[in-house]
Amino acid sequence: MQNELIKFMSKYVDITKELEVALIESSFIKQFLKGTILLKEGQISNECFFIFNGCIRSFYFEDGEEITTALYTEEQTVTPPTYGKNVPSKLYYECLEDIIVTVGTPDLENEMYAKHPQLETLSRIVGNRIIANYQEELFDFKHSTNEQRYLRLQETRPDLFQRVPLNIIASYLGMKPESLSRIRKRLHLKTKKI
Amino acid sequence: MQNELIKFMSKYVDITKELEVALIESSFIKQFLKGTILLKEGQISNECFFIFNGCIRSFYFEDGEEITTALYTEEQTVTPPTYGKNVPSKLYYECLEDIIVTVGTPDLENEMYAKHPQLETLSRIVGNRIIANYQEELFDFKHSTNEQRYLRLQETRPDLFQRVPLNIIASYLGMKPESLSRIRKRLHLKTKKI
DNA sequence: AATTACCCTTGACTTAAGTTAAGAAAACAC
DNA sequence: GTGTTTTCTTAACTTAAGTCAAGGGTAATT
Repeated sequence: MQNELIKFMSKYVDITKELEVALIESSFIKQFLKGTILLKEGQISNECFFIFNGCIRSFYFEDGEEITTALYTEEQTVTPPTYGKNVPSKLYYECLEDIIVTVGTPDLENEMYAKHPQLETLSRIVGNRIIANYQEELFDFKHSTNEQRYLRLQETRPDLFQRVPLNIIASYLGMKPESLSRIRKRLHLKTKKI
Repeated sequence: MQNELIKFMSKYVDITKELEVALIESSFIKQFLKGTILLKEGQISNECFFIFNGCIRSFYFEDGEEITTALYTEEQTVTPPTYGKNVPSKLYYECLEDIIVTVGTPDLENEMYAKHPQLETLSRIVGNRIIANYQEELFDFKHSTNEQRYLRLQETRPDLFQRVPLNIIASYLGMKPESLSRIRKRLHLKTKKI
C-alpha cells in the first residue's frame, strides 16, 4: 500500500532508500467508512490526507445549500486550506466512499523535514506543481462555458461520473443540476444526430 | 528597496540577519518599461519575479483574441506555470506599467537553498499559502455570478480599476467588456436610487 | 487641427443559465 | 414486496450573458 505513496513521490524527485524506509515506518494508514465526516465546519484542521483508495469531497453551506468545492480521488492529496493554521474550517470534508488514506499532521511533517531535508525539497517541488495546476485550472475555468467545463471534466476525470451523483458534480462545476441535465441532453442529441 | 522583499518574507517566517544579508547581496533588481514583453508564447521560462513596483499581466491568444489570465501588482510574485520546466510557454507576460522587480532563476534559487536551508522552509510555507489562496479563489469564482466577481475584485483589489483598462479587467474576470459595462451601469443605478 | 487608434458604452437580438414546480427513475429501508 | 427518500429530468418562465453593430469619448500621433 505504501508503495503507492512512494510511486507518487518518485514522479517528482528521486527517493533514497533511507527516505523510503523512513516514510513507510512513519506513515499512519487509516480507513474510514462512506459517510464519515473527516472535518466539520468550525473545527481546527490538524490532518491532511493522501488517498490510496476512495473518494472525498469538500463542501460548505450557503443559504442552507451544500456547495461542493472539491472532489478528491486516488493518488491525490487533501489539504484543507486551514490545515496547520489555528483557525476554524469553513469547509466540511466527507467520505463519498469507503476510503484508505495516510494521515499527516504538522508535527509529524516538521519532524520528518528535520530528519530528512530532501523531503522538504520534495514538498516544495510538489507544492510548485500543485500551484501551477491550480493556476491552469482557474484560468481555464474563468474562460470557458458550462458546457466546456463539463466536457473537460469528462476528459480529465471520467471516473467521477461513475462514482459521484450528478447533482454533486453539477455543484462542483459551479452550476445547477438542471443546467447539467440540459447540457447532457443537448450533447446526447448532437452525438445521436451524427 | 530590498527591504520590501524582506518585509514580504517576514510575514511568513523569521528571517535571520545572515539570511537577510545573503538575500540582499544576491538579489538582481531590474527595471522594465511599460509595454515590455517579459515572456513570449513559445519561449522557455527561466525567470520569476517579485514586484516592487508596477503592474504585469499574463495573457494568451484564442481565436485571435487576447485572454488575460492574471494581473500582478506590488508585493506579488510572478511565476509562469512553465518556470524552470523545459517546455514552451503558452502565456505572454507584459508590463502594463514601468516596473521594478527582483528576478529569480532556478540556478540562483537552488544555490540559495543549498546555502540557506531556512530559505527552502520559507519557500515551502509561502507555497502552501499560495495554494490555499488559489483554492479559495477557484472555489469562490466557481460559485459566483459575474456581478459578484466584479464586486469582489473591487473589494480585494480596488487599485486595479485605477490602473488597468476595463476591457482587460473584463477579460480577467472571464466576461466580455459589454457585460462588465452593463454590470457597472446596473450597480450605479442601484446606488443612486438609494 | 485633423487623423487615427483605442476604450467604453448602448441597443437589439440570440442563447443559455437560474428559478420554480412537478413528475420519473433509481436506490434504500423496512 | 411496499413505501420512502434521493437523484435525475422536464417544462415554463425570468434574468443575464454573448453577439453584432454602431456611436461617442479621449488620448496619442502626425
